[in-house]
Amino acid sequence: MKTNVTLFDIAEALGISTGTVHRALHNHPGVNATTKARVLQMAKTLGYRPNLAARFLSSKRGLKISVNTLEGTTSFWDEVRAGISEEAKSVLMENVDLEFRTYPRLGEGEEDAFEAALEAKVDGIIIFSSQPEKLRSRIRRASRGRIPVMCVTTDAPNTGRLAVVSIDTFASGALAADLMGRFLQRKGRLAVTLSDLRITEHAEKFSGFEKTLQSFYPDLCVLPPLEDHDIEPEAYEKSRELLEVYPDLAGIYITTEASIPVINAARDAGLLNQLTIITTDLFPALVPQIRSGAVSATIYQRPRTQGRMAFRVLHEFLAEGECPSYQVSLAPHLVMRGNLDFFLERQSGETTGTRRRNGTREPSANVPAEDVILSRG
Amino acid sequence: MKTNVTLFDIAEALGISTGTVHRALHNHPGVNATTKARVLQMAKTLGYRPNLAARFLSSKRGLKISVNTLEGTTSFWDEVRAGISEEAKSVLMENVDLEFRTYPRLGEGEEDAFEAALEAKVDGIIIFSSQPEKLRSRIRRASRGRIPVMCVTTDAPNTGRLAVVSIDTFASGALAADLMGRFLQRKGRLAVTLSDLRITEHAEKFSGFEKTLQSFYPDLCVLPPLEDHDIEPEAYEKSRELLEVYPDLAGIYITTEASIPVINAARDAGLLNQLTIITTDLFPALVPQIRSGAVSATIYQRPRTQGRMAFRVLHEFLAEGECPSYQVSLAPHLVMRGNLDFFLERQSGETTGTRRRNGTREPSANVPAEDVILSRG
DNA sequence: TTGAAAGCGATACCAG
DNA sequence: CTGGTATCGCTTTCAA
Repeated sequence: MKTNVTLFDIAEALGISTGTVHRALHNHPGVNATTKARVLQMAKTLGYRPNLAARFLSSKRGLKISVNTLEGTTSFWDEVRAGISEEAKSVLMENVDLEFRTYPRLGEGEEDAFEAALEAKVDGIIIFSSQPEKLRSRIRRASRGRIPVMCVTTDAPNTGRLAVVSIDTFASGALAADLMGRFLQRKGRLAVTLSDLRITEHAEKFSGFEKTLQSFYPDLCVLPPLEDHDIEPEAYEKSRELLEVYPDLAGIYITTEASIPVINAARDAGLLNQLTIITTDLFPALVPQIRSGAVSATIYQRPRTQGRMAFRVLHEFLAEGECPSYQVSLAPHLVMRGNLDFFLERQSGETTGTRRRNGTREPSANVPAEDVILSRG
Repeated sequence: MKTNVTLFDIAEALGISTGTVHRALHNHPGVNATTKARVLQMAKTLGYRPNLAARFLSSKRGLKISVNTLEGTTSFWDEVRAGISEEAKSVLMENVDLEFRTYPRLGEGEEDAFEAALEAKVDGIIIFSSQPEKLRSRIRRASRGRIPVMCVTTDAPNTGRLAVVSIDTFASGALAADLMGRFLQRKGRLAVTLSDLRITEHAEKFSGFEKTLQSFYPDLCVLPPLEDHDIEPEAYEKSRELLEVYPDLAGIYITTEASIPVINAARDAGLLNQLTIITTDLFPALVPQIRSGAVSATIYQRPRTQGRMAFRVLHEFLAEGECPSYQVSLAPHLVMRGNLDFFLERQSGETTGTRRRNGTREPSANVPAEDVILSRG
């Protein structure tokens, strides 16, 4: 156990050459089945762990990873991609090539992008899918073909995907409910908007919200969720109708990024001041709403960290052949007026991001930063 | 630019050998000053970046890092150390030896531990120091001797330390104030307890709290902070006295882990129910206080992530010779009744932590987990 | 003070 | 199917 087991040790113990051992361990063609079995057995008994330094030194080719995400309507997906890039750069001594394939709109071009990635013979895929069922067979195919697929933000259940990184949706809903309960301190009705109940993540946020209210704030009750299908006019219209039916509504929890149309509907109905609004995520248009107090708090889903974790888990699998986990849940951050500035990038002159060396990010106002703020100190 | 510049390229360009180039680049003794200058110059013009894979392959010796922290009175420091260990393990292909030196009590043995680390000829030190001024000269000495010192949780200003990882204290105080303001919605007086105003981090929390109240909740005012000097009986006594003088106190923000004595004082004074209490961090004894509602919310300082970031930054410096940042500030997490379970480790049977492979952590109830919850999915 | 050369452990190719 | 071997870039002796 003192010195690390090498390919040569296995070869020597079996009286064969390292070449054969190598081929056996990597399922390369042209190895006698029995030899292969013996190699695998010996590798296990000796506790062989490949020396990654040697591996990366001798094999010059780097990993090619496709990142299939939504084109940035808000900054969310830009942040996810930035997180992936950061982490890719931080992998010292490896050449990681990221290929970004983006879809212009939800549900448009997801299949094409996936096919393109497969054709490009990437080593792994990080993917956001709004309609996982449409990709199910493709993800299956990729996984069977030893191309790991990492889901980010939304899961693709029953597809054989390697893992998923997302915000803990139940905790998000619970936190929103807890805040509502403490903020309101009275009887009242609450509304929740979401994209579609069939999306697991959204259903879970609603469920976390509802259950927490029931447990701790029985004076508050939730209306059935309002589905906006990620269409802003639909969000506006449905909110307006809702506020007509319930002009005494106490608060709204918006679980998606479509908060602006809801806020507008409330303002147009003259009810903005009496409503306690909790939103999701952070983007330029939301900033003034938080500053003005129209939005009491927003639950930030840490897109940058989601991207970073997605890359890390995928990379660890690719490097070690093991997956540290099938499901990574992150705690959301709570942003209010007081700590809002922490989450916004500093004025120009300072630098933000994990790596400073390449100065990739342009500092600009009202763009959310996350978690790690760096400064020359 | 297409192929990476190697030691050999520099040697060839200068008509010397790789051995000399290597010695020149590493400040090894026995190199002509002019040769060295020429090598350094050429390295810069060619844009030489060492191939880390080759480096780790040929040099067998691993990094030795001393982790000097407080022995776990609560779980905080255990979590910090766990974070460091996790990240150390995740550095593939390098042998990192962590040497843990712990002090039994605040301010006891910090100097000795530091000296011991220096004598052990470590490559870097991660340190928590409660009285940085006492270590100032030693940290200076280490830094001059090319041994980087990373501060975690509290900074050591003007010491030449490499960097510091901590929670953004101003944002913590601001968040606490924002919550107080929204929870209370009335006129009132608030108290803040901290360890010592001379500790920058504590002063900043108070300042963030005070400024946020002034800006957004002018009906609330803060009393001068109560210093407990990290002594629990002192915290209890001073709280008791405070509550005698201000029986109409509206809320208390406890910026340290010493929340239990304050809660006890409030209970003993019969004022627990009328007080809105916001605490800091999460540890077993605090859990029932949150569940019962005695504590409205706690601001979790993510010790595990602090440890992870501390190791990452230090390691990056050691590996690349560059420091990505001098100051890493993390956003705290907000824990309330609803999302409390997310932050507590799952029941036995499930696994928590970043690496599953080695199963280092024993699952147990009421021990805070953080950020990443993994499950077989 | 400098040069030459032997590894480190895995990969990949060419012979057999 | 299998063995042998050059190679990756750097570190580290040993000579000169």
